[in-house]
Amino acid sequence: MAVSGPATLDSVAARAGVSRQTVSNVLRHPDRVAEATRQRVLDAIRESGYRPSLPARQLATRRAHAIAVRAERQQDGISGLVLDAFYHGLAEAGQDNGLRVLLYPQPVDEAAEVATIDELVHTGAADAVVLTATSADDERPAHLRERGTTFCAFGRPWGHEDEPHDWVDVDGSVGTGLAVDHLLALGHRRIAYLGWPGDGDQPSTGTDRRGGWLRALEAAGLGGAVIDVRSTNDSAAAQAVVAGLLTGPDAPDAIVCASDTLALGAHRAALATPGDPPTIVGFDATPVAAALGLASVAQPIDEVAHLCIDLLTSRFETPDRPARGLLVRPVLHLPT
Amino acid sequence: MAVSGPATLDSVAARAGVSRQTVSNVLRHPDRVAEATRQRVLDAIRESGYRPSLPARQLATRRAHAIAVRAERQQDGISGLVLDAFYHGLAEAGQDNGLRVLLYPQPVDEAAEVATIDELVHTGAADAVVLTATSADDERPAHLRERGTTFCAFGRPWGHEDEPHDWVDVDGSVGTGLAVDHLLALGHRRIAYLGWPGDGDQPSTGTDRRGGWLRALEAAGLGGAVIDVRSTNDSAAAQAVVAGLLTGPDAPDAIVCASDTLALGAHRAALATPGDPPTIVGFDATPVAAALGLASVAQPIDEVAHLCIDLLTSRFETPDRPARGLLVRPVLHLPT
DNA sequence: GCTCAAAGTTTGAGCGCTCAAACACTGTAG
DNA sequence: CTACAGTGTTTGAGCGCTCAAACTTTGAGC
Repeated sequence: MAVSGPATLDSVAARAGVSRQTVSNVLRHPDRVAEATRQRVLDAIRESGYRPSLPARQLATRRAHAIAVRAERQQDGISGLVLDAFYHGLAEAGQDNGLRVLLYPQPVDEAAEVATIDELVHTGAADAVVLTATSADDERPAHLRERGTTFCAFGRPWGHEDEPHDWVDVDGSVGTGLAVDHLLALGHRRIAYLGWPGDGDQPSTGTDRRGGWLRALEAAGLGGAVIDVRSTNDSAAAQAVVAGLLTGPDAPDAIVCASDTLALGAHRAALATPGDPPTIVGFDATPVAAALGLASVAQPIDEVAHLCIDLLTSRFETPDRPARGLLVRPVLHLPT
Repeated sequence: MAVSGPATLDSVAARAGVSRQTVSNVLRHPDRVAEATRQRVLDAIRESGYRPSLPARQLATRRAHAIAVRAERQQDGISGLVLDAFYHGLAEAGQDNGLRVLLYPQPVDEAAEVATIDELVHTGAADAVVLTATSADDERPAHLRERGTTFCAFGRPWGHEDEPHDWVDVDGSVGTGLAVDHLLALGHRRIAYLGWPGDGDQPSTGTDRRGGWLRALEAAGLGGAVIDVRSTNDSAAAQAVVAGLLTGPDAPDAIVCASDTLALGAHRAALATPGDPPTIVGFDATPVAAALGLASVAQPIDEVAHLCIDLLTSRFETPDRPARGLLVRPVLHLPT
């Protein structure tokens, strides 16, 4: 018809013989429109191929209908896969809730990151942010709270329970508990923990995972002399540690690892050591664990992502509701 | 001062004693503004903490200043890490060029994906899209071209050179060539290729990688009886294939693999087979290859991402320039 | 028959920015 | 002294949408 470019609310309205606002209502508040009108407008929309303009809506509502999440500079190891799955989960859940997902490059430090987030929020590019990889000494949550920026963390506010915010996390202790139970069922009794340096010292992901292992052993009456070793999250380092362990007096018959990276190292050490190799359980259920035939604790990343979106949308609706934290149960992936 | 919410172009203008447009010019066309005025406006901007409103700009310019990229549903294996790096590279290069990166969840099929992209572009959420994982029978490029959607592919238009579009890719044949040269230097002569089913049949990533291996062997005068095996991109399958190969009459002393996933399988088969294990070279330089002590061809993902952004920004400036394809050299990562 | 609420619809204003055109002011040339 | 180009700045209009308020219509209730 008219050569007036893409359809707008007005052009659709003209075609349907109604006003601009009625078309808008058909889209956003169908209940306010009479059924007959609604159908007529719907037809006009279809015929004209109308797409609402996001920027115009954003400008009028002052909402970006988008959330931001950090694109990690680089992966620490094998577990990076988890992040891809998280991105996909966010994008999917976001789409279902009319939220787009924006990626911002990891800034040099936390202060710069807070500034980046500030920028995104204040230019109207995003309404909120999903924080990943939170830790005990993380300054981001406090800063964001201060500025009134809406956010949801993937990870608990370790040691900062007095400054509550929305978060979702996987219950790592349940995961290592499942691992121990599995190993007990296989008949193992000397079940070691291979974790990260510092696990157990202060609240953290590692401490949590170690705790699950310990409690499961105690529940089985095996809490006496536990075997508890550490390595940085590097499979070569882990291999060295486990090699030492296996040739020492404390050789375990099974090892629960805090990550698949560690598990890979442990697995290689086991292969290189004569004698009955210990059974190894990893954490994150990456393809590597599957390829090596290792059991591994799987984090339901997709669920976490969906819950983050749920918390954010609920926060948009009720900005003043109390902060909420959600703990998700992992499952143990067995080798096939 | 005034309780009139966040600063706008008008509020800054009032503070600086100039007009709205002058403030805008200071930001977008500094050359049009006298130096003294510029300074005064800059001060006013600083004092008021002014941030330009993105939606308003988008509405006025009809440009989203954003590009979209697909969040993969799930990883095919170990090489997923590459995608994370790509996301980061895009986000970083995008930021440098005033482009935000939007993630859309992988739709069920290519048709749905084209529709999703259409939606993003026509609602003004994104100006262009970066296509990943392109293949010979990929219908997305043709559809996007038809609709006049701006895009850049990570991956060559395998077999569709007659329908040119902007792309960036890693020269896989150079990568496998480097791998062969490395193995030759180590004294190996029976250098096998472990690739994907179909490699060599029609133009594809796998065919390209296989070609590099073959040409390097031929260049060394070893092109006579080559050892060329295939497996789906699954390390268990690869392990079986290589196990058979190593116990057969054609046992190689080195294997060039089309992916680290295959390399992992090959590595496990080598460990399980008595005798001198073959040297294995992977592709993608994931942490797994490093952990296993395997050499692996590294794709300069960050560079690819930056080049994609370059092509897109140049396309925005010159919509009608001829399509351009850029091939990037990979490097061989040696075990430490 | 008149009032009044409920349901449905339209109107006016404005979100914050950019574009194009109009305007003021300098200084130089004829 | 006037014309005129060049520089710097302002004005008007509009991008496409949503909000709130105003308006119209309908039908029930007395």
